[in-house]
Amino acid sequence: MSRVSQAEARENRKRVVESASRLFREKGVRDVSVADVMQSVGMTQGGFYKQFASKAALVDEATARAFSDMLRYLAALDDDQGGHDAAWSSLIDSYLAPEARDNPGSGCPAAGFAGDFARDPEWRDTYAAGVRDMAGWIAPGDTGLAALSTLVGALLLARATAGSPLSEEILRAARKVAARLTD
Amino acid sequence: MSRVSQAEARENRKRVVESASRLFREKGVRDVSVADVMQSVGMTQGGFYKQFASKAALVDEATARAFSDMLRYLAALDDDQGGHDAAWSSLIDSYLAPEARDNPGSGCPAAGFAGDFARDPEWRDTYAAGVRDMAGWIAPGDTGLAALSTLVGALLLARATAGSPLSEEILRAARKVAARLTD
DNA sequence: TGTACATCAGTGAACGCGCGTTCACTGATGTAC
DNA sequence: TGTACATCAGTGAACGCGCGTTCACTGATGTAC
Repeated sequence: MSRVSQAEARENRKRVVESASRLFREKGVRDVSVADVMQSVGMTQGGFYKQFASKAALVDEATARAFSDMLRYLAALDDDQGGHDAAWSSLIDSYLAPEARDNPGSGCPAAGFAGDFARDPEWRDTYAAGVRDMAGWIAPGDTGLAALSTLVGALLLARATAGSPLSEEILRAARKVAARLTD
Repeated sequence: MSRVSQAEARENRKRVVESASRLFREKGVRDVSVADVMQSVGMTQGGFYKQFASKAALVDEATARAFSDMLRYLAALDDDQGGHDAAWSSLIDSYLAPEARDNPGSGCPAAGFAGDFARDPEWRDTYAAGVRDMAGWIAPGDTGLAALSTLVGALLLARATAGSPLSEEILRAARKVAARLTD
């Protein structure tokens, strides 16, 4: 296969971003190569640079995409749970569940990218916009920011201690406290 | 220089661990090479394997060392501040200060290694033991674990959004909330 | 509508580079006598 | 205490490997007429 239609190429590009957004959260930006991403959508690495200027550009798009998916999910939660209080309560339970800890690829981008971005200024604008949106969904102002900090911190600590009983203790402790934070 | 005395070698080994504990927190385990660590103590990479089985073994020792330094610092805080409540209050302020955000190398190992360890089970036992100790210092049981989650989450979010006004907002919000958590 | 040709999405091999680790070597240290 | 020799901490070059990126090439797509 060589040239494909413009529509197909656009579709391929989208699949690359979607797959990258999952892979980067799952294994980390540094541990996913351009070849890995392209292979995950059934293509070879060479074509990557026909669609993206660099791996860094893909990271930026994948980050934006992950936050946009997350915010769409949060909006749906408001609808499904019949009100924001119930939606927030439901988020706490699913966000701090062992399943969320064990599946970073489909999980929160604020947590999934925090480790990679804490030392690299390259994608901070995109990341900061997403964090602000997520915190704003939880609650306005300081309350939302502090509550998001607790969720992200607990999830990352639980991931980094997974396998130890401490991991479940952290999730349980944060679930108990998080509900109080927005009172 | 070739062979040095046993005492000197022991001293060199200790300096390697100390420097690694700082460098790994500052730049990340993946972005600090064995050669970087050895160069930071004025030696060449070849000698590394006379003292350590692998880079992974050094990461483990550096992690343990960072937590041990942190716990000694916390114990000193109890003494200096004349009581645990004052020490905890003082920790909140220094932990969530912009200076702490900007100097991960000398900062909290629970935050500094979280990103690197969240996806790698290799050092989880050492990490989990340190996290349990830190949380225990803050307060027993769920309270300490949840409070530590808030501190770590806020610090990582602030680092990953540094340069944006959001970063300072996160630190301020978490400072306000953290004090309430141990009531 | 049909034809001739330019375009360009994707291929697969190659590039330069930095990594963790290995290894032959050096020569001061440590030790047996 | 002095001597002869074995040890081994540290050196510096080399190894195999995977990375991000480049590039000549392919051939179906898109377009000018």
